[in-house]
Amino acid sequence: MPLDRELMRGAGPVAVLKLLERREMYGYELVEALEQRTDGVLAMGQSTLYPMLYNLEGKGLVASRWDDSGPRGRKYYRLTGTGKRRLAADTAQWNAVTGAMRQLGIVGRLAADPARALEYRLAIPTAGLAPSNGLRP
Amino acid sequence: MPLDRELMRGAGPVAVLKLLERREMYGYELVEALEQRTDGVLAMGQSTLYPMLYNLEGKGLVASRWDDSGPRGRKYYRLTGTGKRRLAADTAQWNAVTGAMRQLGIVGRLAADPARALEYRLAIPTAGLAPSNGLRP
DNA sequence: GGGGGACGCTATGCGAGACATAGTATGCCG
DNA sequence: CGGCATACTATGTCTCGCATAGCGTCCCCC
Repeated sequence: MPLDRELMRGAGPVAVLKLLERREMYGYELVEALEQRTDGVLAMGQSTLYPMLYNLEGKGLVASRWDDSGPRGRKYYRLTGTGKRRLAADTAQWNAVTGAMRQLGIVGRLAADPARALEYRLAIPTAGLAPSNGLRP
Repeated sequence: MPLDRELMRGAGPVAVLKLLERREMYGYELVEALEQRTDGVLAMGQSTLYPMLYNLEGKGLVASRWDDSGPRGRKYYRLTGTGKRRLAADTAQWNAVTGAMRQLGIVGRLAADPARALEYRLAIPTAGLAPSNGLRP
């Protein structure tokens, strides 16, 4: 359920870094977690997530290792020290931007209400259309 | 005081549309209003704002008219009907994204506290550096 | 037993838009 | 009178989401 690409450019990477703050995760697991943990708002397909991970790794914000112990090989990603600092900075920026949007009257003082989140999610343009990038319908 | 370019991609246009929701404004006035109304968080220079306005007009979201009654000509912009609908949709998306970021623990339940906004603004990378695009120092 | 979807990943190119650089013009204040 | 503020236009660079295409194979169900 696609979020506007320009918003995803600002939100996607920091959301991924935040998920990796708690524990290392493999790619496909991140796809699932973004869907589950944000009620689909920040859902992204493999064609978005994997290049994003390569980019984050290229910048030294995450590091990866292969785990071939299961039936399928999995590439696990973890936050680096640089990544943790970047996450802190991005988190501050996101709070600043959210504050600014509130000042303008775009974002309200919204409680962390999943029902409300779903309400807004349904308002997203093209809601219900399944993109052809591997996202679940 | 530059906000990350990727965040501005998502925040800039909707902020401009929101400012035009109340009344028409001319370009330079929008530059000033973005600085004042968001404590500098969404401040942008003329080289960012004008192309953004041309893009919004190209999409039919705003319309412009010249006013030569003063000592300098001013190009006033107003929201179109299409622009109003787009603003409503973008506002919903921003609330959805903010809710998602809150679910992940990136954005907190922040009161509209200008002092807090300033605190976050100071946390923005490169705070204090004056860009060479006409933004005030 | 085999087919198809899920699982897990890689490669590459296109398009959108922030913003830097460069420019023009001139009003106005010290 | 000079410099900064005011007000705008033009163009090119850079970044990154994501589409398209692909490989490999596990596993479930008909």
